[in-house]
Amino acid sequence: MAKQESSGKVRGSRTGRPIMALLDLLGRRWSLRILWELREKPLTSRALRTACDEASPTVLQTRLTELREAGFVELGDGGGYGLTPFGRELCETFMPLHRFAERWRSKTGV
Amino acid sequence: MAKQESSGKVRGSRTGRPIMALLDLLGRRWSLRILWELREKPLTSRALRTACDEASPTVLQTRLTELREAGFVELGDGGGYGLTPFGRELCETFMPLHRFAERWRSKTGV
DNA sequence: CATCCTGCTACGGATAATGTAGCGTGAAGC
DNA sequence: GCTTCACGCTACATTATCCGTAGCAGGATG
Repeated sequence: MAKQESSGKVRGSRTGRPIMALLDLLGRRWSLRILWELREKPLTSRALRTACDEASPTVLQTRLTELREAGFVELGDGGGYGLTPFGRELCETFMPLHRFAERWRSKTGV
Repeated sequence: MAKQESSGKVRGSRTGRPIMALLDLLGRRWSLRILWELREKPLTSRALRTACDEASPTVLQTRLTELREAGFVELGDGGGYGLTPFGRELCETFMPLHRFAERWRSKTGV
């Protein structure tokens, strides 16, 4: 797999519409979840994996690389992944989702 | 997989944490994009496909089914997919993302 | 009946995710 | 020194998912 295209341009980046690039990046498996799990405090790669229901390290590593290249996540010296200021800002944007999800379930019963 | 797991429970729904189910659903390819493209007005399936860079109808159909089951999207009588009130609310949540994406690109140059 | 558009599906090949195992490194414990 | 352990990260075969093309049935229009 070479290295799973981790450094491949985000789909949609060629369109010149950054929102498309962002939606594509976030619309990959575990991307949103990773940001969510890091929302409070940095986690080691293994702690993150545990938090993500033992997702396979292959994808997590790929996503982490992508998110690092995008400038949302960083690997702190001394180990442990954390959000960059930019990543934190992005995460704030998603916060209302939490309450929304609660109301969503109560209405749909998923 | 029978029919592409379209009606399969969302991953994470078993955890009892609706946010996980939501993050998983939205973290599937084209989910976010579909909601985004429908943000203004309803689109026919083909117009939607055009808007989504000619993504394959197979996935779009799968996502649309999932989003319909989730109660975010509906197929209006007379044709054309549109957001439900619930879906519109979800879309509002994502709106700040647009401006964020602009700032994001100007800083990272992706 | 011949188009044209609708929502939707089949099928084969390509790509990405999963699950398990293990690498090299560095910090402790003995 | 040597083991032990956790760290970030990778290999590899299997499975799930996506893509691309083609085409269906149904309805409207001419």
